[in-house]
Amino acid sequence: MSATSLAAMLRERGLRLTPQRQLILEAVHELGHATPETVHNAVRERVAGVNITTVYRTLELLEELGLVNHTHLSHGSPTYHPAGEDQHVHLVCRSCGSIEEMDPAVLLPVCDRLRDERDFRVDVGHVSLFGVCGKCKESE
Amino acid sequence: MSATSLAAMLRERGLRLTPQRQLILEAVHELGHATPETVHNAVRERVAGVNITTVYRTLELLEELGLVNHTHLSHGSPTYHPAGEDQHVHLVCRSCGSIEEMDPAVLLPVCDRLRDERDFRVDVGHVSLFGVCGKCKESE
DNA sequence: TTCGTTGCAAACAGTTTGCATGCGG
DNA sequence: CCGCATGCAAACTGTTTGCAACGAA
Repeated sequence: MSATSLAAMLRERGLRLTPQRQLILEAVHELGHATPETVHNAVRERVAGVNITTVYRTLELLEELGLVNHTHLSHGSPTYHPAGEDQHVHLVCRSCGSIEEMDPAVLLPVCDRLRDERDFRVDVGHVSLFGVCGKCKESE
Repeated sequence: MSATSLAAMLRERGLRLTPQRQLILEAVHELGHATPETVHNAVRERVAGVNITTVYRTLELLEELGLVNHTHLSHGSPTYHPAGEDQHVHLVCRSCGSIEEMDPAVLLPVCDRLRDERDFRVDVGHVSLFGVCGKCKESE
């Protein structure tokens, strides 16, 4: 996502491209999985004075624009990541907190079955599976 | 879970069976999926003066005892449900908020694959799948 | 000048902690 | 009497909202 195309998307809706919005989107891309607070810190490393409120509002806006997605990993803050990338399922280790990504294709059989049997359409881009990663399993 | 066996479990750890603890556990069983606040309200319908703090502390205790489990359904409060019942996966409709339950067996192929390929042990009792239920799909 | 955007402060929801009281064993 | 358990108030985290000021078109 270049600054100019972001500007174009915003202009279509009568909105402006501001330094804050550009930096926040860049931060989400750099960080991969980031909470609003993490994004806030990353942005502030570059420029001072960006408010956490703006981060929240901008992340919401970027999600409306389809540029980022958010997921709820266990408790606490949601994490944002760039959209447009391949969708992925999150593997969250409850022991060390690490987040791995996985191809959602492995869930397709399950999704098909839920659609047929339960009439439920799973949003595969929004799935988090909790468990214990190999590293933590060893040291138990 | 009878009051006497709950009492026994508590005594094993040097803890007491109080009316609050008994009522809170009963409420979780009655409600099925309940947030701490919902439990609090349910308990207060029976007896006045039970503090929300006590609900939090007791739910945590009951979870340590293995009597209840909690899951994070999207944002906001966690929901508690009785353990010991069959484990189940939650199907959460993002549109109407309804919660259906599902046999986690449908996830076993996925879990096996993750264990073999990624060395990741999924906690099937803790899975929530987000999407749209049939009812909401119709009215779109 | 208009209106989107921001920062600040305050409100807000959910949760946790410290502390004094109180009751059971 | 000892120590678990509770209630209350206050702190705390994460998030949202109201409002005035700023600045680009």
